[in-house]
This record gives sequence, C-alpha cells and structure tokens, in this order.
Amino acid sequence: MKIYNTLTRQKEQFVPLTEGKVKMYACGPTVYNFIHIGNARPLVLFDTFRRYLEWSGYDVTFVQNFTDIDDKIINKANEESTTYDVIAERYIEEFWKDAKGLGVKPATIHPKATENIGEIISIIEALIEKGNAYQSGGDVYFSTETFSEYGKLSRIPLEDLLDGASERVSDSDNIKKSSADFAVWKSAKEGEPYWDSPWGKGRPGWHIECSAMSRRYLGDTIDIHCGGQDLIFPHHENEIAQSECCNGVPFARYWMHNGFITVDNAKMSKSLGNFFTVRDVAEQFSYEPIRLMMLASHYRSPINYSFDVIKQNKSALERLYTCLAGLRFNLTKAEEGGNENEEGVKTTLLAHREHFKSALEDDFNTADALSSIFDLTKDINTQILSNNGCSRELIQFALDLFLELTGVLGLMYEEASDSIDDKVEQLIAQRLEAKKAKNFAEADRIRDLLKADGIILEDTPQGVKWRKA
RNA sequence: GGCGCCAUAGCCAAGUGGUAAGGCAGAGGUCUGCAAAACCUUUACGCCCCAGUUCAAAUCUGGGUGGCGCCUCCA
Repeated sequence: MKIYNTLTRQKEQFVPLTEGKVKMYACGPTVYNFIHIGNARPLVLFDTFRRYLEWSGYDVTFVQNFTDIDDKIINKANEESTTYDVIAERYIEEFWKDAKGLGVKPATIHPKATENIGEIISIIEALIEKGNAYQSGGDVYFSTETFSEYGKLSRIPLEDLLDGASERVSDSDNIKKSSADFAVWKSAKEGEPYWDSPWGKGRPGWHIECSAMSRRYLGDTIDIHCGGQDLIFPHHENEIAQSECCNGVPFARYWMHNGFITVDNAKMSKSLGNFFTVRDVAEQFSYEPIRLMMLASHYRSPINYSFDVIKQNKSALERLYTCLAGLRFNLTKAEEGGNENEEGVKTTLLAHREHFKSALEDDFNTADALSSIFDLTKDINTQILSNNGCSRELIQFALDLFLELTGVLGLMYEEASDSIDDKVEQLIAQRLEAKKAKNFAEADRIRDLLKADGIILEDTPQGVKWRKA
C-alpha cells in the first residue's frame, strides 16, 4: 500500500512500526457547535481508511480526540450563561448523532482534553526542564527556536514566520520571547474554568492536547497522524515540535491530510459563515449521500459542494440500493444449491474486487475503487438479476461480494427494513388479482396508492418486487 | 510578498508516457397491459492556452491564463 506523506511530499510505501499493527491518530472536533460538512470530511475519510486497513488485515488502534476546552467553547458558554462542560457535552452528543448518521464507526478511543490534564502537565514540565518551553507570567510558551526542525512539515522557514508575524500584534507578544512561540499553558482569566498546575491556575493550549493524548494512548511514535490540510500549520507543526522535543523520537511516520470542502470555490469554515451543517444537509437528502460524496473524489482534492453534487450522489446511491434489493429479492426466489457452470461468472465478479483493492492500495483512491463497485453492479444486473436460472449459491456469492466492497467504504447502511405490514401485503395481492383479471385501472390505482405511502412496486419475471422509496 | 495545490464532456470525477474509467443528467431503443427498474445505443477526434522533449503527451519540460489554499481561529 502506498500513501502520500505530507512530511516528504511523496507517495510512500506504507510500512507500519509493528508488523500487522497500525496506530493512528486523527484530530477531532472542538465541540462548540454542530459539525459542518467540512468537519465531516476527515471524519468519513479516516473512518473509511481505518475500515480499509482492517479489511487489509491490520490490527488498528485509532484515536480521535475531542477538544472540550477552548476559547470558543468558553465564549459559547458565556453567551448562554452556562458552563463550558455543558456546551461540550451537548455538542459531543450532537457529534455522535451525526457520526452515526454518516456511518462512522467509533474510534478505538475518543479521549477528551479535560480528561488528560495530568498527562499534559507532565509533558509541559518535561519541555521546561529540557529548555524547550518557558514560563512567562502564568503562561507557558514553547520556544520555537529551540527546535531546529521547526517548519519541516509545513515547509515554512522560521524566519518567514517571524517576518509575517512582525506585521501582526497580539496580546501575548510582549510576554513571548519570540513572536513564533506558542502557548502550551494559558493562565486563567477571571471567571474562566481552570485546572491547578505548577504555573498556577490555567488550562492547556490547543496543540499540546493532541501531543499528550497521542502519547498516552498510542505511545511516543505512531504510524499515521491525520487531519485537514488547514491543520498542517500551525497545529501539526506544533505537535511535532512538542512531542519530538519531549520524547526525543519521531512523532508520526506518515501524515495524511484531506482537502477542503468549498462553497462557490471558497473554503467552507465556521469563521466565514459559509458552511452547511451535516444535520441540515442530512434532513434534506439523508446522511449517506454525504458519505458517498466524500468518497467520490480523491481525498486530497477539494470538493466544491453544491445542491447538484449532493443530488447526483443521492441518485448514484439509489442505483446501488436497487441492485442490493434485487439480490435480496432474487435470493428468496432462487432454487437451492449451486451450479458448476457459474464459475465463469464468479471469476468476472472477482475481477472487480481486484481492481477495488489495487485502487485503494494506491494512495487510498476511493473514487477509483468506487468505479469498480459500479462495474460490479452492472455485472450483477446483467448476469445475475436478469437471469432467472441463477443458483441460490451464485446470488449469495454476489451479495456477499457486493456487501464486502461497499462495506469497506462504509456504504449501504441505510437499507430500508425488509418488512411490510399485512395491510400492504393484502393490497399487493389484490393488485395481482386485478392484473390477472386485466382490470388495469384497479391495479394502477393500488400501485399509486402504495406509491403515495412510499412503497414502489415493480413487476419482474420473478414476481412482484417492492421497495421503499 | 513567501510556500503550495488545481484546471478532463451539460454536471461530478478517475486516469502521471501507449492512444480518454465510473456516476448523474439528456436523447433514441428493448422489456412491460402501462409503469418502474434494468439493459442496449448515443453524448470529449480530445483533457485551459502556446511552445518544446519523445516513435508516442491529458500525463514530462518551459512560458502564459484562470481558480484556490496556507503563512500562528479553522477539518
């Protein structure tokens, strides 16, 4: 398997630290609002990547944190005259609703920053002891000039940062040794939540949280660290500086960064206000088209979100669901047993599995992998669903393969329940009688009646097939 | 200003040297009592433009044009 490593700016052969095991960390959301579809992209992508690794036989330990203490959370709490933990808990709960809707499996561990204050403090102490961090007032800052490799991920030379920073003025400039330094511990202002520390009452800086949680749950060096491209600088750059200075070993061997979601070709972000929440889009189109949209293009490319794009993905998904429903229906009608003459069909179907696999092996090309699922669908439609004489065994084989591949991408999870009530069943039987009697007006009336209830009838050679819209 | 990314049909989108995947939408057809779904045919003599390298370029090189991102809030 090859993946593009932001650190080297090259596609590299992936070799895990320990054979057969992968330790990966993804920066999770700051929980002060509903997530938007830009937040959902890494969520879906790295969930899919994790599924792919597991499908490939790796034992994956996946950590995704919640940043549950932060200026934005505190501001929100003040606006609502409540406390930061009420806000954080509320939006963690909302996060789970959306994550579940998107078909995202929970990570191995979802640590919260506030549960790791002890670990954070011990890293800061070590950094101070080694001379990489210094106390100034009640704050503690990381001294960027003490880390000679600072800038190696983002490829921004430290002197450029200093030049850029000279044009800005921030509150902390007078207490930092260098404008490129960043806070690892912030003293508490009046009325702010705080934790006790050797430097007084305060709270951790954002970057140190991930260094601490990554080390605590995964160890000093991990295999893959991932997140959005906007985290490359400063967040990930700072994580590297803190962790490598503290632990003396490389922090992460591979860095994967997803592209942005844009709207009218401008980056979607909470601060610009041009965002669509996952919740709102899901209410209109349901969740799964959002997931498909994320997988339909390469993870490093931007996706320009629009009404048309999400609609197209919804239609594409329907094609897959129609195929799945067809397989399930034919399975119930097929004769038991296998048929030796069907080996050729199996070989044809399996070729798509090979294509699927090699697409993902090449820098996680989900768009290309998806094309083999559509190719598989076409072969199932032409060679199995339109053939009345297929054996039960072959249909089961195709169904298993279809679910295996869609499952790796985390798709086909909104399958409608396969039960209908007695009343509907009676209506279907009545319509069949009407049809036999060539009373087509009555048959059409019943079909329209059910359609209004969201049940679509199709007359097939195998009998009447129904599906929920 | 510094660093980086992108440009493929009406729309979305793969493809990094061997003659343009896949999806959506459209058109015509097959099947059907009619539908629906599915299938078949059709939709880029060309991959932003101009040069160059090569037997061969969407793909490599140089130069343009247009768009986007990062440069200490951001997935």
